[in-house]
Amino acid sequence: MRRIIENLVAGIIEKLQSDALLPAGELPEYKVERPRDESHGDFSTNAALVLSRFAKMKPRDLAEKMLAALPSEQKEVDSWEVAGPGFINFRITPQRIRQLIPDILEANSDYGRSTIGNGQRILVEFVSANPTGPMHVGHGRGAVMGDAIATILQVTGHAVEREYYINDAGTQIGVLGWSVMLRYRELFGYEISMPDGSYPAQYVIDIAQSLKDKDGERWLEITTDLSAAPPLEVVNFAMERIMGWIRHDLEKINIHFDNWFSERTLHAKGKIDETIEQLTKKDLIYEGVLEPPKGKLLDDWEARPQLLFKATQFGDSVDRALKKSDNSATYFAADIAYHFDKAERGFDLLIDVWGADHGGYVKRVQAALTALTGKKKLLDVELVQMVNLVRGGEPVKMSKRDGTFVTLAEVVDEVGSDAVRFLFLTRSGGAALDFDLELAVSKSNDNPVFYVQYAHARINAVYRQLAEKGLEAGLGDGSGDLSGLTQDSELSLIRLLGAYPEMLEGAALNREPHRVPYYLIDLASAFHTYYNSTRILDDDVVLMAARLSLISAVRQVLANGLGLLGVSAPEKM
RNA sequence: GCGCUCGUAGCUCAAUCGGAUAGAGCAACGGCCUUCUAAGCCGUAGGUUGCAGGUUCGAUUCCUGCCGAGCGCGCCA
Repeated sequence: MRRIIENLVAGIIEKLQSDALLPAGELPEYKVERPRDESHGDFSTNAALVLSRFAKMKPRDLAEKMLAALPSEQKEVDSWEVAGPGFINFRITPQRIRQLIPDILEANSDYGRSTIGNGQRILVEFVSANPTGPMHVGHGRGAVMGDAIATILQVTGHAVEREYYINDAGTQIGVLGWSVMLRYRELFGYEISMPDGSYPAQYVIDIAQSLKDKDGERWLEITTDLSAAPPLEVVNFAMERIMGWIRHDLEKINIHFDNWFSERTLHAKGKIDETIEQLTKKDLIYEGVLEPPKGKLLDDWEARPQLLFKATQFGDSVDRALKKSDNSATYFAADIAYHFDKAERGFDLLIDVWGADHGGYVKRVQAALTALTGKKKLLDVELVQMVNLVRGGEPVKMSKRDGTFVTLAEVVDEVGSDAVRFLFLTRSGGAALDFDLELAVSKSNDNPVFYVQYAHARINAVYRQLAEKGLEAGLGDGSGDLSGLTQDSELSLIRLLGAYPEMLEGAALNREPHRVPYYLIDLASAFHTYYNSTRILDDDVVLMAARLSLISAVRQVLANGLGLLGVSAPEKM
């Protein structure tokens, strides 16, 4: 719908250019947007404000000239005027606005889709929780966020793949293996002590128990020398168990990945050495000694020569280590190799969704990727702030160490997938989130999930009522005469429906899924207002059909928006 | 000390890549159910957008400096 006005304004500017009122060639960008205030029309442009300098005119004068260049015969635009400091406001004809209803009903579940992505190939990597324990709520937020970003990009015409990076190599995995081994011994009555940094929680005992059930005493003879690597078979057993939980938990909140990428395959294929070699060829690797970190006390710090990547050449604050003292690869080295692998798979853009605690890590990965590919903005990292779990205002303690943490699965069991998904998304990712378990199940206006779903259910209730009255079910398919929709509440409701595709474009462009739930809350609110003020099942059949068409379109957009968030749109509540 | 993310109504949060008079919900107060779902609607009240400068037609938004919060800061992931 915005296109109508965009084309109009573009036409005007072209005309002014040919009339030499504006200089030819490239001009600065102006905008056509929906004003916040409906009294400012359906669309507004700041073109005169932006271009006034080039026309050597005052903004308002230029705006007048622009309107003079507008053919007075307009089919879809009702009125236009100069307002404020030099905005031009346009109003779309009611007929054109009403036309949105059949448009939406015809497009059906495709309404809102666009092709602005031009098929751009994007890989969205998210969750990637370590297979050392069940997912907690923080992972859940990242999961829902990543999934929503992916979906929004899909419906705006991008070719998206979802990927989970499994950190199945490295020291943490070894620690997990030993944690299980110790608990396993304990099950046979041996005295054990869990060393610092191990995983003592109940789930480790559960895994140990299944290991015992499966293999009996088979692993008892294995040394408990913690400095050695734990048996690979035990490690794999534990890890597969945990990954099973993770997949199951993701399933519960309706998240599905296209790819599960194993870190081990990087090691196995020599990808890490290969990547270091690439960097060496570009003369970006050297042996050096780093300064001790400032402001953080490291009691075991000692100056030591390391294999370093020249990250400072690409905007990072210090050069970064690629090898540990035992000459094995750092996590960073593996991560570079992983991201390089993504790049080699031919994606136009890589999006990573990380927890905010990894924020300090962004620059170095981007630096390495730029070094390897020559592309500057290949990797976009979206940081998701932490989740504070709250129950009735009281914080719920979470710690992976003492085993009292609350898992995502527990929360989903308690409040349901819809509430988790919607509430995790109804906040910009940059802001920390207090997730209140009581509020999530409360049936109040404070809980937007129910509010939006209720609007959808209410519309269905009207249709059920229609059937009970024995009236034709086909009423409200948008085909009838809609000219009876003249109330302000009706026209602004339709306008809001018309804004849906634009909202989605904005959400995609800025990677801000939270715009979707906020929009849906607005739409639900506008509908509830309308519903309370106006009777749908009017005695006038033509008018009733028109109103049914309207709310049917509202229902469609609510369903589309909720669907995109992975939240159900119930017919009855 | 440095970096990142933030700071908006009493509380939880919005504000369209710089737009016009900064908006919702909750909490407070007052109204609306013999009619399609009251899990709803309407109204009242609530603000120096942390502070101070700067950029310009215009700043919650961009820049600089302070204040405050969270996260991070060799060989963990």
